[in-house]
Amino acid sequence: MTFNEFKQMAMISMEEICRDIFRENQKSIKIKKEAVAVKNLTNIFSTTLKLSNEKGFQTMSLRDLSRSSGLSMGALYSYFTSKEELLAMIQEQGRRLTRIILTRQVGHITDPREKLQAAVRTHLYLTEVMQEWFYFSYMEAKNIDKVQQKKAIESELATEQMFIDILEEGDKKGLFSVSDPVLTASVIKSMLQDWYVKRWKHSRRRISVDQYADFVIGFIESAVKVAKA
Amino acid sequence: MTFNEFKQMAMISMEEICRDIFRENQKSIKIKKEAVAVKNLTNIFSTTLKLSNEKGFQTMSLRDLSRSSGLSMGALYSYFTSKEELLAMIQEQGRRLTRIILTRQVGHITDPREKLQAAVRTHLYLTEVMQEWFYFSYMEAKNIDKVQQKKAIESELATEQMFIDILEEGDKKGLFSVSDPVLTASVIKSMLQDWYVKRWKHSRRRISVDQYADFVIGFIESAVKVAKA
DNA sequence: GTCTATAGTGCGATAGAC
DNA sequence: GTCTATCGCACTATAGAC
Repeated sequence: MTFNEFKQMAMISMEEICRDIFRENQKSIKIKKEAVAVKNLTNIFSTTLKLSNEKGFQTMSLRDLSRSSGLSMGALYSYFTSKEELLAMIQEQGRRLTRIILTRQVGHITDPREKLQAAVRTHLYLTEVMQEWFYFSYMEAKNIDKVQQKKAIESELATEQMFIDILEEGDKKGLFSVSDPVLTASVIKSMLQDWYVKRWKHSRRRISVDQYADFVIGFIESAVKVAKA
Repeated sequence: MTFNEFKQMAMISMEEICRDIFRENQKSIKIKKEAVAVKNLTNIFSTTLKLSNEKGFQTMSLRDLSRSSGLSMGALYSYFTSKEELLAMIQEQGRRLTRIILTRQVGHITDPREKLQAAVRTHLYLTEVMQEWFYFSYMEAKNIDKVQQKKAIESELATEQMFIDILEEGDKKGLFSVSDPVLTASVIKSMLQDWYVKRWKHSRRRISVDQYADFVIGFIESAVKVAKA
């Protein structure tokens, strides 16, 4: 799957997820017509991500959000009961997209070498498409309540566990040589995070997501001593 | 140099740097007696770092800082002219310590293999000792003004350039095999950053800074194909 | 369903007593 | 050199008109 194909697929999933948010938060959302609600929610989320990525969620006031989204303060409060709840809604749906897409794209692969490559590339594609959400989620992690924080940690460790499993499977089959799968998975994850956290750096250097993916895959394979095909 | 020796040295440098801040910011600082000023500045900085690491600099109010540091609001404003200036002062001095210590510990080494190892270990030791500052600096980078932001970027790229130089030198001498020194340096840096950004993860797994350093050095050396001694 | 107007709170910053 | 008291402002959140 090329990056452009991936992008289309992720966009469709994103729309579905916005609809899910609406349905699951109907107790907080005063608007009853789904078409109106989903349209405005999408607007609110993307504007929040844009503003928060510029100056942080705490620094962004709801007046800023009102001005940029074109919705009044009163209208905004028809979609959430507090600023904190808005943050939680956005975080939750991003986590959900991560889990769905990683499972769909990687879950069925059995060969550890292919699976490692697919996991790295899919993760990078995902964070490229959802760049704003991932950066937001990364930077605002400590501003959420304990319950949400626990979910964020679980989500992070679940992704890391996927890499641990792949590495252990490959080691067992004699395809990789991995002395410490936990630390190896951990540094792999740090390389993947760097793609969206330090995006200014990569974009200044004109590195595409596929270039970065190829490099990271090569780097990891050298380190875990995969024989080149 | 062991971690404990390093720690002592860094602590001494940190005291000197607090004195430097006082001397260079005497226009903003109303207090004239150096002993009093340095003592209170140290208190203000460490309390700010502690609170900001918990909930972010923007979220921390100066009333929080006043309560935790034991200094009144009025007293705080004897040491800086605005909350923003407090942020800038802390950032500046951390950058300075990074530059001084990396140069002192790594600059004189000529063998690329030794130099790579020393650079990785020194960087990890430094971020371990100054964990709160590095996390603060990393998370608050987008909340500072354009001038400070430019300095932060320059500082980051300077550290990365050090790794690029080491890798190119090693490649030239036939000690490493590095196809893309820029991206290689970039992923090395991401692994180093992970140590202080995801500290909760490493500390939960009971990984010491030396264990992490040994692992990262081994991982990089495998990837750039250094023959084991 | 969306708006404007405003209540109520807590902020950064300062003046002036000690 | 440090404190308390307070100013003016911008914020989150809500009530009620349309």
